[in-house]
Amino acid sequence: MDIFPDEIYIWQHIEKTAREVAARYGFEEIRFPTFEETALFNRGVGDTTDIVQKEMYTFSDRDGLSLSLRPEGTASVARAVIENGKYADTLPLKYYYIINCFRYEKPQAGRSREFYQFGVEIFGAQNAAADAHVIAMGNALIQELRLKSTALHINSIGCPECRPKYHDALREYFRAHSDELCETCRKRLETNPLRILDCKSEICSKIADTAPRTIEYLCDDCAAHFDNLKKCLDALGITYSIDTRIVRGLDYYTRTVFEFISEGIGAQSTVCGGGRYDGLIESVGGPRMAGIGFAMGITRLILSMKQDGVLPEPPAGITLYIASLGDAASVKAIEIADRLRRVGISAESDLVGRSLKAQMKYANKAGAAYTLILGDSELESGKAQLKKMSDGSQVEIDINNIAELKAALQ
RNA sequence: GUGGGUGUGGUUCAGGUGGUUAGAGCGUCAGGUUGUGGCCCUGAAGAUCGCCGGUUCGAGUCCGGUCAUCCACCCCA
Repeated sequence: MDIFPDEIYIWQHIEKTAREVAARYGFEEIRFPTFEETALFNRGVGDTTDIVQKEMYTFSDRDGLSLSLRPEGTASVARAVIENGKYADTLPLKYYYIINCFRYEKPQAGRSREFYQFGVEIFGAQNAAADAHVIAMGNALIQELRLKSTALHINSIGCPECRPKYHDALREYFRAHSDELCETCRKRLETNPLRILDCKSEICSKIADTAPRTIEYLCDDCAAHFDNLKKCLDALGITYSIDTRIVRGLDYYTRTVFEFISEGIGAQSTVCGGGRYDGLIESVGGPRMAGIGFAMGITRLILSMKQDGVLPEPPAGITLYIASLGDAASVKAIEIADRLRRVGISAESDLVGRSLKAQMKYANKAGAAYTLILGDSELESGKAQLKKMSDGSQVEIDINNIAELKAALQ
């Protein structure tokens, strides 16, 4: 993706806000490589997931080692934590990152093959308070960005202990309706019945409406955890709805899963998705350690901000444009401009040899708050007219007195 | 991977049933007298009509293929 100045300020605004909110919630930035050994994603994200099976950009290096461009960030952070022994530090570990990710998918609105996400992870905190903390951070960022049509949905998908029971119940239920299900869902019946829950087909979703719900099959520990999470969210005044159809496509998720969904930005409406992944660190070769986090799609945030009409103000233009007539004045112009820059004023002068009128037009387009015009007579007298572009008023200033000029520009 | 839409100057788009110099708005650049912007006016530059092949005396316009892009499925952030 190419991003030009007319849009980049939106990205910068989101990144800046994300960093501020993350810092306030006690997260610190982590940076890690753009690609990893493919095996990391196979184990971390999951061999059976679509991401690993058909969406990774995988290639061999000169030694024949299989590498893949990161399709997400969590597996890499887990690897970094293990490889650097961070699990031995004071827990919990709280990291955030702003990265580009790569997935070979068919592009559409809100989905591209290289995409950007802001993500956070907490390692070593098993309490529901950690889940609430992460959700609250995401919620705070979304509010800070003034998004209106975004709602929080939560669910619990249980743990390796209670999930099999639920899967059995689900399979049994859908099997009774198997002749009504769509073709793909009939296949899912055996491979991954969970996925039938978020099938978009009308009949399937109707059948799914009355299907067994994950939260009814949670083991005692998972049920208590989910209960605590709700209590925490209630205490924080965060509104949410329980959506038992939220399932995750990545194998590492356990218990809490959640999404912030934005209405009206197209079919790819999940602006932020996350959950708990207590088995991840262990499955990629580390100690048993709890984890929870989320990722926000930055392009989807922008889509949503555009829709809600809450884009930030574009940056102001330059403070001063110095127009010049003739070679001597041109040299004087770059000199004054540079002296001003050194004292913190943004200033520009002609670099392409435009006529005076064209320079003025340029100054206007560059959003210059003031212009200064230099010709032979100004060089001789040392005085020039400083023009305020908003109302056209002019004042005479001493062009050799930078302090006075700076003061006049305030 | 599947389905549908679209591909014409920098950009947004026009270009009935194929016919001779492919148009417009915006943008860019230059002018509108003598050293000054935003509005307005004038002019200019800029397109092998995505690519390849075919039908035809002749194709931007028809056919086939291919690529790109968009939307949706799928999947997810």
